[in-house]
Amino acid sequence: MKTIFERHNIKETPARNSILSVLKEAKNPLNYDQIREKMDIEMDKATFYRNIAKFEELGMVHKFEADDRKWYFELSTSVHAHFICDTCHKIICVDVTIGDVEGEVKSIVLKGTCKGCKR
Amino acid sequence: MKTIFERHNIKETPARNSILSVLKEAKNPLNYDQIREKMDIEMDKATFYRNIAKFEELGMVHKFEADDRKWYFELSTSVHAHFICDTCHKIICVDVTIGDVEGEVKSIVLKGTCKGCKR
DNA sequence: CTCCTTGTGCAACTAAGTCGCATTGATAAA
DNA sequence: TTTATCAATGCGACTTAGTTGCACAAGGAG
Ligand SMILES: [Mn+2]
Ligand SMILES: [Mn+2]
Ligand SMILES: [Zn+2]
Ligand SMILES: [Zn+2]
Repeated sequence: MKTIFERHNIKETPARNSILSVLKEAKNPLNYDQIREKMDIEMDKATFYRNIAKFEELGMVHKFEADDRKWYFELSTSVHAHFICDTCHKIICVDVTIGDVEGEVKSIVLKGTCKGCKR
Repeated sequence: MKTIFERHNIKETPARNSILSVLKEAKNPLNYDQIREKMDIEMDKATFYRNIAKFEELGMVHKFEADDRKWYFELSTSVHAHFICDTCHKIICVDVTIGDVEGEVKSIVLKGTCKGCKR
């Protein structure tokens, strides 16, 4: 059984292990600060972003921008949507069915008011 | 027949007229630089952003962030989706039907590869 | 051990958007 | 007409997520 690093032909390092284990635990996409808080080691932000960029390039991680000018990261899974609440700013993974679109959809972001903030 | 300014109780100014007329002509959402290029007058970017913020607050304009760390603006219309191509970076307004979601959806952004870039 | 590639830390940088403040412009009392 | 008031604008400084250049550290391959 190959490790995720062997499968993608990149070196296993403490920084990479730490980032990936946070993403593995995560229930929703997280931004840099949120990931940093959860990591068991410290690393420079340049290291973080360079590793995340590599993960993305290898298809291991998917990222998108919310309306707060921050990148949100999650492990790549099947295409699903993210609902971002304008009020509480929570980001929730949701399953939606989407009608036909001209092109191949890889990411879906919905914005609005979540159920909790609505009432 | 009230003007759009009278309807929203704000003053009509050259800056506001210029921004709105560009948005009226636009077929797709535009960012600050794209709007500036099309405007018939020049204005400071602070003026632009303050006016756009006012328009948004009044519900006249809708904005969202693409994956390029820029805001895209369009006149408010019925809720519809925007498809952003990863390759050519074009932004296209599209009609999609979306399955049920927990909350009130106000904006939909799809990302992927457009038909033109796919082949 | 030496060579070479890859990963990391640090500090400087980038750039879209924001903010404080002085000035201008318009409208409304006085 | 003058004066007070408030909104709109320009300008420059600022903010901040993310990027980049560079020197140094790790770690294999030979
Ligand atoms: Mn998700
Ligand atoms: Mn549109
Ligand atoms: Zn909410
Ligand atoms: Zn395209």
